[in-house]
Amino acid sequence: MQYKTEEEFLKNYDPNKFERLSMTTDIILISVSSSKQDNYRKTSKKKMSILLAKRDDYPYKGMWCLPGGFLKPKEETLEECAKRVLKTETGLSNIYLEQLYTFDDINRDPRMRVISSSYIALVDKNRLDQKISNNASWFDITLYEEKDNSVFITLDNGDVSFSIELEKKLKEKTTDRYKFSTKKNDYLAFDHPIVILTGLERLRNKLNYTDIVFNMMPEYFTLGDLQQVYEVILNKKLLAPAFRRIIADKVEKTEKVKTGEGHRPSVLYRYRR
Amino acid sequence: MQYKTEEEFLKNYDPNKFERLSMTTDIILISVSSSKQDNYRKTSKKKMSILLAKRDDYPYKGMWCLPGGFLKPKEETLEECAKRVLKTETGLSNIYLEQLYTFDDINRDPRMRVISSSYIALVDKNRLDQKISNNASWFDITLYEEKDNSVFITLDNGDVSFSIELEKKLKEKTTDRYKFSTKKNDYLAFDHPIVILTGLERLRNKLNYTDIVFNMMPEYFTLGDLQQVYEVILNKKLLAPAFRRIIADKVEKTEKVKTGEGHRPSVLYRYRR
DNA sequence: CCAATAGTGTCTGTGAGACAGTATAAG
DNA sequence: CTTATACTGTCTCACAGACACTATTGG
Repeated sequence: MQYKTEEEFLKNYDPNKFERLSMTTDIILISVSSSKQDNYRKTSKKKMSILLAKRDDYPYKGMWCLPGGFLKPKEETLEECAKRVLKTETGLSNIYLEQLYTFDDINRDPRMRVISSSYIALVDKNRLDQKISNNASWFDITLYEEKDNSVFITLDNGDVSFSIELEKKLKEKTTDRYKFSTKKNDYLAFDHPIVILTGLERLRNKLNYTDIVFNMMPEYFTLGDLQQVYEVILNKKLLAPAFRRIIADKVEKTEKVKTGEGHRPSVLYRYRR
Repeated sequence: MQYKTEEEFLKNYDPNKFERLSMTTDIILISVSSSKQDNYRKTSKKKMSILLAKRDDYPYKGMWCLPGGFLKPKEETLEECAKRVLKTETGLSNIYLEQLYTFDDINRDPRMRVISSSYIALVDKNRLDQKISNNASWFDITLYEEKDNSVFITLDNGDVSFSIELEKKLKEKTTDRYKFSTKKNDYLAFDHPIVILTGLERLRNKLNYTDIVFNMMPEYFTLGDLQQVYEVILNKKLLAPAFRRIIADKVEKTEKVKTGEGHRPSVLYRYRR
C-alpha cells in the first residue's frame, strides 16, 4: 500500500510487521574494597569486587548472576532500565554507568530469544556497604590468565568461592576484540562469565586514557590508595614515582592528612575536575 | 506458580510475560577512496567515504540513511543480520564487522519502539565499486570541529552534497564518552548523524592500537598510501619517518613496486599477520 | 634538468622505568 | 630505634617529532 504523507503512513503502521523480542540489561557493578591486615603497620590490601545476585527462580535457579532486568519498551531506555535495577539493588541512583556491549547469542537464554545490553557501573563501595539488597552479595574477583589463552575467574564472597574457566581467542587478526568461550562453569548463569570478562577488559583499557577510576574513589584519598586501585584493576605492580607523575595533573593536594597508620602520614588528594 | 525442574518451568514459560520490541542493525560501511589529480606527478588525494541508502518509503522518505535492517529474532544474531544487509548492499560476505553501540532513544523511530545495534564495517572500496545495490551510494565524508563543540559533517556523493550540524559534549566528567545531539539536519534519517559520528570516533581511536586499518587496504599497498589512509581518518598530517617507524613491524616489504607515477617508484608492502 | 614523491639519518625533547635516597608516623 | 610506608631526585633508555638530506622516476 502507498501512503501520501508520513502522518498517514504512521497512522496505518502495524508494529507487528517485524517479529519482536525481549531485551534485558545486565550490570557489572565494580568496586574496590580494602581488607585490614594483621600487622598494624601494613596498609590494607585492596581487592576488586563485583556484585552478584542469587537466582531464586528458573532458569539457572540457585546460581549466581549479574544484576539485571527486563526492559520496559514503552517506558524506558536501556540506561534507565539499568539505573532502575541499580537503584533496587543498591539504593543509589547516581552511579557511573556506561554501555558495554550487546550480547545476543540466539540461545543465551533458555526461555526465549532475549538480547541483553550490558552496562559497566563503578562505585565506591563505602557509599553503600550496608544498603545492598539481600539476594545480592559482593564477590572479590581475581583473574588469572595462562599462556595458552585459558582464563580463570575466581569469585569469593567470604561464604562461597568458585572458579570459572574460559578460553580467549582473537576474533579477527586485524582487531583487538577477543572472543571468549566458557569452558567450565557451574556457578554463573547465562553468558555472564563472558560479560564479566569483557567488562573487566574494558575497565582495564579505559583506566589508561580516561579519568574513570575516580568514580570508584571516595572524595578524599591518598595517592597510595589510588595506586593500589590501579594495581588491582591492571593486575600488576606499578612504581610509585612513575605513577605519581602520570596522575599528577588529575588530582589536587588538600590540607588533610591520613594518620594513625603506624608510619609516615599520607596527604589526602582530591580529583581535579 | 512453582515448578520443580527447569525443564518443567521452560515448558510452561510464557514469552509474553515481558513486553517485546523490534530491533534493527545499522551499518557504517567505511572505505577510503582515491581520486586522480590533474597534475600527472601528484599522487591521488584520498577521501574517507561511507555508504548511504536512499529511503524510498516512510518514515523519512527521500532522505538518506545507513544501510540496515530488522533483526529476525528466531533466526539470526545481530552480527548475522548485519552481514545479511551487507551482502544485499555490496554482494560481499567477508567484510570486517564490529559492534559499535546500541542506540535506544525511545522516539528514535517514529513508527514504534525500535532499538538498533550499530556496526562498523570496513572495506577496501576497490573490492566492490561496481557491485553496490542501486538505491545506495558512496558519500565522501568530511568532519569539521569548532572550538565551541559544534561538529559539522559534510557528505558528498558527487551528485548531492549536504551538511549536518551537531553538538558534542562530555557525558560525564570522568569519562571519554561524548554525547552528541543533532542541531541541524534535513538529509539524514533517524539518529544516524550521531551513529556516524560515534563510528568515526571509534575508528579513529582504534587506528592507534589495533591493526584495523588493514581491513581497508588492498593486499599490496605503498607506505605512502597507508599513511594517507591514516591521515584521512585521523584528519591530520603525519610525518613520514615517524609513521614508518610506527608501522614498520606491522607490514612486510614485497618484491613488487608501483611505477608510472612521475616520480620515484614506491615499494609495495603487505600486512604482516 | 625539473617536479614530485620515496625513503633514510640523526638530533632533540619528553616521558616512562628503575632505583636509591630522604622523611615521618606508631609502637 | 624499628618498621613500614610516603615521597622525591635523578639516571637511563625508548621513542615520537622535526628537519634535512639522498634517491629515483616521467616528462
